Amino acid sequence: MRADARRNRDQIIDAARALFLEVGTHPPMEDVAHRAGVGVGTLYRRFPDRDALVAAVAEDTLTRLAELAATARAEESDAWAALRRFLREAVELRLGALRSVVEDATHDAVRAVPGLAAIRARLADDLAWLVARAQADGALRKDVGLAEIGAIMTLRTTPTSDRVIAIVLDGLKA
Amino acid sequence: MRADARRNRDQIIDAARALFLEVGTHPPMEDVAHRAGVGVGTLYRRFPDRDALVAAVAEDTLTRLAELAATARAEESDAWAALRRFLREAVELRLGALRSVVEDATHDAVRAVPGLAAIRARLADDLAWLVARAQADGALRKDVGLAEIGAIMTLRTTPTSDRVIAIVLDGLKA
Amino acid sequence: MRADARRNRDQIIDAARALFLEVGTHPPMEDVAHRAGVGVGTLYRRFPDRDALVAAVAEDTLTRLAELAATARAEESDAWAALRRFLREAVELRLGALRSVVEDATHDAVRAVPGLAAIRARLADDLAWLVARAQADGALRKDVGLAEIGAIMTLRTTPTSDRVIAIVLDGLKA
Amino acid sequence: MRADARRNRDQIIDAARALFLEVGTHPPMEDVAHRAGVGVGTLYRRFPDRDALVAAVAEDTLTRLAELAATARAEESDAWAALRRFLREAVELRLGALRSVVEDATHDAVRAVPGLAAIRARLADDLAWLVARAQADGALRKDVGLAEIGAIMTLRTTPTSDRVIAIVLDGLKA
DNA sequence: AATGAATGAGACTTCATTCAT
DNA sequence: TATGAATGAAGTCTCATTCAT
Repeated sequence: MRADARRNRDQIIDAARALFLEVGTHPPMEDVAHRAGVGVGTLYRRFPDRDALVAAVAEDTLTRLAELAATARAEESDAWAALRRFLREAVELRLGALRSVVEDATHDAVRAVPGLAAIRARLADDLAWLVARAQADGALRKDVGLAEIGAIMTLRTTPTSDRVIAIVLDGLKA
Repeated sequence: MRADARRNRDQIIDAARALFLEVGTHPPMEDVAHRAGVGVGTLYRRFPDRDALVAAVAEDTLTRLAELAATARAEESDAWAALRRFLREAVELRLGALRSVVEDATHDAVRAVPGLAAIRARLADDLAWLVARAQADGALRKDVGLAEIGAIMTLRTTPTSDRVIAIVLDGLKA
Repeated sequence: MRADARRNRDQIIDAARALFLEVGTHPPMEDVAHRAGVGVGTLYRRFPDRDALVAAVAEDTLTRLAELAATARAEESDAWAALRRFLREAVELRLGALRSVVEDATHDAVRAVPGLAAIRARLADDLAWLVARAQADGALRKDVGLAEIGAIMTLRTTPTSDRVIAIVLDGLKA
Repeated sequence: MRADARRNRDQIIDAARALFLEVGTHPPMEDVAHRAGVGVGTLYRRFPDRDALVAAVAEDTLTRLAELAATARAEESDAWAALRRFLREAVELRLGALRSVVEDATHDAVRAVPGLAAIRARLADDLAWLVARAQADGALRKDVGLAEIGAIMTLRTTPTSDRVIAIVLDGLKA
């Protein structure tokens, strides 16, 4: 892929991510193109239809979340610290919110994208490992599982989201 | 207002509430009408455009939330119990989620609805009173305010939302 | 017909006449009803559909024009004076303009109304008689006929319509 | 503007002009598009709503009228001849009628179009000059002004409109 | 009999997608 | 290849007419 093509693609995904967070996954395609600084034609050359664009944003989002989890697991000495770091970052970067937006009801098409399953699996694996380990360490309460972590990372950012996440993290403590 | 007109109006708001929770504030108006069991014309006679419908749902939602808060305050013996009850119910009935949906970015029109300010004020008053009293009682942590309560009540329901709310309530304890 | 029914009917025709002159023959039926001070139901009880209403206004208009012509012919001593009087009044009362509005292209339905033909014929007879006589008197130029008189009576009223009609009448002189 | 876009625009205005003369300013937009040989989408890309289309036709009409007046003034040796030529052409080309159609009561939007005022002013200037000069020459009666000329140019064309305009021009003579 | 609510067909307008430049 | 114009299907909204109150 030529350098400018790659740049266009990235700009389009950035624009889509921003708009999806603001108004959901159905902004006019022309708005996405304009925000990316390209014409609609270029947008459609990269992504044949809206579902392809949503899928691309979903993949990008899940990849980033998986990287966040992997990095936290690798760099933090204990599992509870890693989990906290992951949740803080996911909420802070709004990646959790974005994930819930792109995976919403209507987008079965998105859920079916081949590559996604693997990424989702990696993310789930890392989080499950962190949860199990943090519980074994006696740091994380026993009555939570992946489902609850998934719900929590999805918290919509607000002006005071770091306050809220602090409360939730306290609630998660054993 | 004629009895049948009133019934239609209620059915329309019920239908809109359900659809807004499922797919956001932009379902085809025809879908709203059909779900309410009326024709589009009736929908438009009652609500001249989509904004008017969103505003009506917003008013209905805030009214119910305000009632929830007032009832909890009146019926519970201590403030912390009342606050917990309010948050559980708001999340359980998805009224908090609905509130965040209808008050989203684009709907300045909604924010401008006359009656809304008063209702919002009543809700805020009751919640502020509960927060202050629960903190004075030593039951609620000191570093939370109305903003955080507002963010928490907005938690999107998930299959495990009662688990999540339990975690959050634990986090809120002093 | 009961007195109040008659009054309703007259009010509706008055309202329709006024609106037709302002915006043509296609104002919302609800606007006509409102201007007449009745509900739509009443309007439809009197006139089964829009065509019936347009036809009624057309009949009313042609009847008045025919009366104008008959009166002018009967009361004025010479034909040229009668013709001038008729044209002045038709333009002044906007009956000519109204006639052109209600008889416009789309309203074949109206043209087909039974009673209308007879009224139209009476009007045409009187005008033809006046034209012929005024020409015989040497008062009216020879190169005009019913068609031109019809076109002239149709002049849209303007703030200065009496000036314009004076010019036209001068132009009509032999 | 691309060549085909310009061509489409012209075709749309031509179609609108024709339809406006036939049925007024409210034909279905789809009819306008079809007559212009384009899809509705193209019509709306060029003119965001009906008012914009009416305004464009108004501008086109006034521009042509202004050109008619300017040309008549420039090419005719005496003012009275120029005025007659202008009025004949305005009525013949139905531009006067079109002007009254597009400037009718409801279209305040049209009246507010920026460029229009200047064009109207040019037209008024030329006509005022012709009127003044023709009166000074003793060719035009003294009791007419711009208002009357404006009303006359607005004569609705009929099968015998040249007869009628001849009558009016005779009436205008000093 | 009068009213105004309900209905749905149709007009208006937007926007996803295709295609000419 | 990038652009933005063209298209028409789908959504929004209006209003002629019918019908319950």
